[in-house]
Amino acid sequence: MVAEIIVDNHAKQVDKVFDYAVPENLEDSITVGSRVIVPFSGGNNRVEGFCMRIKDKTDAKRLKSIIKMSDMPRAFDEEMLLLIEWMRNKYLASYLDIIHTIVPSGTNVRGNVTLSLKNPHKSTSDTINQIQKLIHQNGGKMEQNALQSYFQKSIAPQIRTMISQGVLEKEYSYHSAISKKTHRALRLKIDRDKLPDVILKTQKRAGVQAKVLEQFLDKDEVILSDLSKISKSAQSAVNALIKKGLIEAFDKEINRNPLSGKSFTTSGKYTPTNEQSVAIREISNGIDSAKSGVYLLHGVTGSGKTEVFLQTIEHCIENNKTALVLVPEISLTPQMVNRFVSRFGKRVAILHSGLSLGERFDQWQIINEGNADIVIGARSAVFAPLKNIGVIIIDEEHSDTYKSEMSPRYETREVAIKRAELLGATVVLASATPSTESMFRAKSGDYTLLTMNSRYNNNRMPDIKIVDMREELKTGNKSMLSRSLYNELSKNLKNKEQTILFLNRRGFSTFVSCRSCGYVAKCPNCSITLTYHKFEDSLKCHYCGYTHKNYTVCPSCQSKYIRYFGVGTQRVEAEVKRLFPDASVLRMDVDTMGKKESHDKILSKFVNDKTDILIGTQMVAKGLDFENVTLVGVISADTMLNISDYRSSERTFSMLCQVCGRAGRGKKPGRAIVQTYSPDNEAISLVKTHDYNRFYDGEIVERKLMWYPPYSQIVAILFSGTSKNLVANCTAYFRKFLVDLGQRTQILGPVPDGLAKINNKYRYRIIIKCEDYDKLNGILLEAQKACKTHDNYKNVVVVIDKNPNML
DNA sequence: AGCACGCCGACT
DNA sequence: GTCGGCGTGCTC
Repeated sequence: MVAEIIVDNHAKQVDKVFDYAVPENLEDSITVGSRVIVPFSGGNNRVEGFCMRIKDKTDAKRLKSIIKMSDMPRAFDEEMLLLIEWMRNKYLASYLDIIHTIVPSGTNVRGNVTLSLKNPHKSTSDTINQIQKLIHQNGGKMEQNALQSYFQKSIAPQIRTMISQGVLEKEYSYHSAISKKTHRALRLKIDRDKLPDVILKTQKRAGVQAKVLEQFLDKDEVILSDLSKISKSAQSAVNALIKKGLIEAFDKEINRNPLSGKSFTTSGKYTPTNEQSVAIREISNGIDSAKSGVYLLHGVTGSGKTEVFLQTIEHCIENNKTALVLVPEISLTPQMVNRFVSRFGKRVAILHSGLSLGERFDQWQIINEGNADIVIGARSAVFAPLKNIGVIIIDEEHSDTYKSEMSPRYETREVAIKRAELLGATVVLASATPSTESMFRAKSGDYTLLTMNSRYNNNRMPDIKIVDMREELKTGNKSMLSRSLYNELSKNLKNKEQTILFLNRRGFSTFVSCRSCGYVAKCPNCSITLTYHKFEDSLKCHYCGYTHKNYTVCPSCQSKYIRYFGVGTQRVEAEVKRLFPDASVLRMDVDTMGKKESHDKILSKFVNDKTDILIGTQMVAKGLDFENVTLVGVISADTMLNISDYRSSERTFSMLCQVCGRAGRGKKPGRAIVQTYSPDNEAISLVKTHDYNRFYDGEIVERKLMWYPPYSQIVAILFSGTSKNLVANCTAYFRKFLVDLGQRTQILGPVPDGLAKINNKYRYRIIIKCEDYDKLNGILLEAQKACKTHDNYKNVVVVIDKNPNML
């Protein structure tokens, strides 16, 4: 019996299966996805490997044998293997990168080498003598890693000769960063019936011991660390009781559950509205058909999408199927989890980056062992080892957090749809502002469109006012707060109602715009906003490289109020404090967010302290309901609109809809004020009426005109390295391979990347617009390999990114 | 990535 | 002669 193994070695040349003989004692236990320890390469180092397939014969000239099974649970099953193969092709990633994203991190088993001194002897080599001395000082045994740390150079050759001479002997041990967690626990060794008598007897002489025993009156097992609450001397009392043979200690395996210690209210289901009923019925039918299919659930904010999720999931569970719910990381809040747990109890598992390695592993295990029916998680939870999936729900499907920025650079929507296809499951993409691509597919019949236009309880949408900042300037207001916003803010402060000021600093690329007429410098070829480059004082198109000298006078209206944009939260904070010295202000942005918890902390501070004004970026936008917030102000709607990306309109529209939706979630009606220099842009003007459909109609025309997705597909080739010339030359070298692509293509670049130098690395890129990027795989891989093996470009990192997030 | 193998100069 | 430098190519 032979197993095909992917070894845990990141070198690109070994990203392929290696055949290993399966020893007889493992023949029954080894399967697809098994984690094993194998000897690898010349030194026969112990590495972990993943079993991809089992077969009878091999063509390999040499065949080593698997040493043992790893202690870690099976990494994936047959279905997941198909997904792995598919992703490798789709995203041109290595097997290992893919496996590492589907397996919980920290479970990697590493082999440790312990050296023991057997026959010490004097050597001519100083190094060898020193090695012997060090091991001797350490008691005759030492880990090779620890030993190595005493030396500058690798001592591996010396170790090898010493082993071959019999001076040293090596021994392997295996460990991983996390493992099953155990607690020291106690249990009774005598009959329960006799316990009261024993307690009475001990009470006289040893009060603490009696108290410890009392714990067992209503419990079979007691966690040792819990006893410290009873008395400081609990430990010695326990020792005494063990000595007496009354109790015994053992290691109890526990699951680290992020939900433990939290209480949840239970809640029943609501009576759905007509629109909700239709959606629930349609999706449920899809689930029952067991044929894979995709539904696009377009529901305005407040239309009750979550209730649709809950009831379709309920339908799944009733039919013995499971459900996977994906949400953007940032909206995976306790409130959101609470909603699911209160409906479904503890058969809900949660996966997100806020969990510790151990917690995440335990959640993964719970799912893997079939003890969870519902998984809620962020992006990578799409790989949760859930069995018998009925439905995969992707909430806020338009969110850009669903694209992975690391290898494998996957798009969660695509993976979910592929996985559903393999399983015969249903996919639900849900959003108030669906991505243009998804809506296009829904309209062309690939997806089934479900629409929910009315809000639950007929809550009113907030009143939205678009303020033209050009007018403000004309009438002499040079402040970043318009008169309207100033007045409304004053009103809110007087009424003791809360306000959120929203500012988008996401565009770290700055753009040039005219404060008089709103003119924004755009590329004549790509109709993409030009990016301001400070050192050259020039404007560049990040798609095609078009360059123009920076303007000192507006080419449209000759005003000299033309300048590059970029207002920070600090400046807004300073301005607000100047105008409203008595108001309490909280700021939330990347700078004020050091630790993971501070997001929650700032928000709860905002709620509890009834802070007057919260100023923030991106993070304040999502998922939170604040009762007392009645005013939302968007300082500059243009910042996101003018990021050099073909999706900037879509993102602006969706962001504004979401932000404005934050106002008036409680009983009081809400208002939103959106400040802009381009009030006529549909991504901004249509927010007033929440008119997604009109926005889509305009956007899709633009996409067709400029040949952007969904009409074309985009793949970016990213180059980075420490030498500017080498990176630039490598880019040009790669570019030469891009001929005869066999389809309509448009190649943009090479151009230097946004901030050309990040982390001391120079970055360039080529963008290819084409009909089908999967058909370019061969050429792209060939060109990438040519760069990798070229003497000059070995050190240039070349990354292929299909459907890149940031252009 | 390691490690062996191999081909060169320095030094007992 | 042979020890050890690192350039090249393979790892079941």
